[in-house]
Amino acid sequence: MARPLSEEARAKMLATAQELIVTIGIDSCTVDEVARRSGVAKTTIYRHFADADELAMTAIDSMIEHVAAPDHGSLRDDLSEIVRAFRRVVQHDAFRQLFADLLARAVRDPEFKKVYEATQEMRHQPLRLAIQRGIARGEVDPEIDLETAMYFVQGPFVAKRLIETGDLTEAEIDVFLDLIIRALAPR
Amino acid sequence: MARPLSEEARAKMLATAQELIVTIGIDSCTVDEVARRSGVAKTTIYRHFADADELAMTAIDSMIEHVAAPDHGSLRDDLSEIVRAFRRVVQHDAFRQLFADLLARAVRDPEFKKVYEATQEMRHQPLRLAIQRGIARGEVDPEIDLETAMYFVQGPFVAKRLIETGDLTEAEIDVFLDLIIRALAPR
DNA sequence: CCATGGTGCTACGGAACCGTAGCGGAATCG
DNA sequence: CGATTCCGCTACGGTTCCGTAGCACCATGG
Repeated sequence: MARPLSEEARAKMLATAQELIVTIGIDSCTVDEVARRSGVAKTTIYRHFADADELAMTAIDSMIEHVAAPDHGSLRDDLSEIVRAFRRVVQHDAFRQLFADLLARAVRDPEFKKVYEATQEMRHQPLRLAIQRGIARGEVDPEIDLETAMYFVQGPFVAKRLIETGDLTEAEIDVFLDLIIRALAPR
Repeated sequence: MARPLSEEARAKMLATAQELIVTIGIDSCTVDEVARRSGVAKTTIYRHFADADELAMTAIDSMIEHVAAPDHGSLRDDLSEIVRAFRRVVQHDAFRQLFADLLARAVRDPEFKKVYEATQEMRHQPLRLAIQRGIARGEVDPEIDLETAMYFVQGPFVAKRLIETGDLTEAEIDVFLDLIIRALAPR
């Protein structure tokens, strides 16, 4: 009841942790290194976070940006904007690395899985809305399940950029979108 | 020039390493643990492999199965068989974990990247052949690039099973294939 | 003003790995 | 048979990381 935990120190730790995570990887984001680079004492880090994992997860968590869902009145345009926003994020190798690290961790650690799913859900939300609107407008074959459409739309982009090393060009995005729209259109 | 390296010991090490990799993860596949479980001495492991990474990579490398490319005379049937073979492999959580581990490693380590790409290429080969035959038979819109088609076909399946935790049901495979065939068909 | 409690610093104990040395024993090739 | 070379064992030095202790110092609330 005398002195609150320093917000400044907390901000420094998290910023340093984030930098380490996207540059040299989540496994190399160690408490010692964060302490060394941030200038915050190791002991202080442990007053803010229970353990090393909590630090890393909090750092990742605060990196998640919530993007607004576009509404242009056309499925093609909405998807185009969503995919281009996706591209802007994942085109950086650092984010691709973070994704891979996080996926690998999430597979085994339930706590990291929650964080991973949060990042996924953030990606999914605008997409789900766009497809739902497309369905409502009759742009999507009503036979097609929403979840199915979600995977189908994401598929080519994540396959190209996350599973493979390839980068996603603007031209490619248009080609994929054409194919997707063609497949989803009512018969 | 007197006594060759024991093939038996080598087989034991690799088998143990493989088991560790798919059960508790590539990071937990340590030289000490392989030595302990296999009964092969640690020093012997270092006579067969330069370092811990070479052991792990060799173990993974020898897990890669080369599957034959089907040829049923129809793109739909060929893709169906390929995807179902894919499903049989990746439906096991152990393989999904291995994939995630390998991807994360491949992102930073060029040596692991080679191994990762080898596993990818093994997956790609039958797929590429099937699509090429589909193009030759006129089942695919000639405007569509082969590589584009590859990503497009893989997309939904890897998005569902590798990026997300979901499992791939037989029914889902058919739905995805319907959409894919519809999109790729000549106009 | 003064006690409470955060901060920084250094150091430590413990654990997990890595890769190597040194040794007796056993298998293999010439 | 005999030299060579692998094998298994134990032990070690080195590194990295975790999480905590002890201490002096300083900011804040009552």
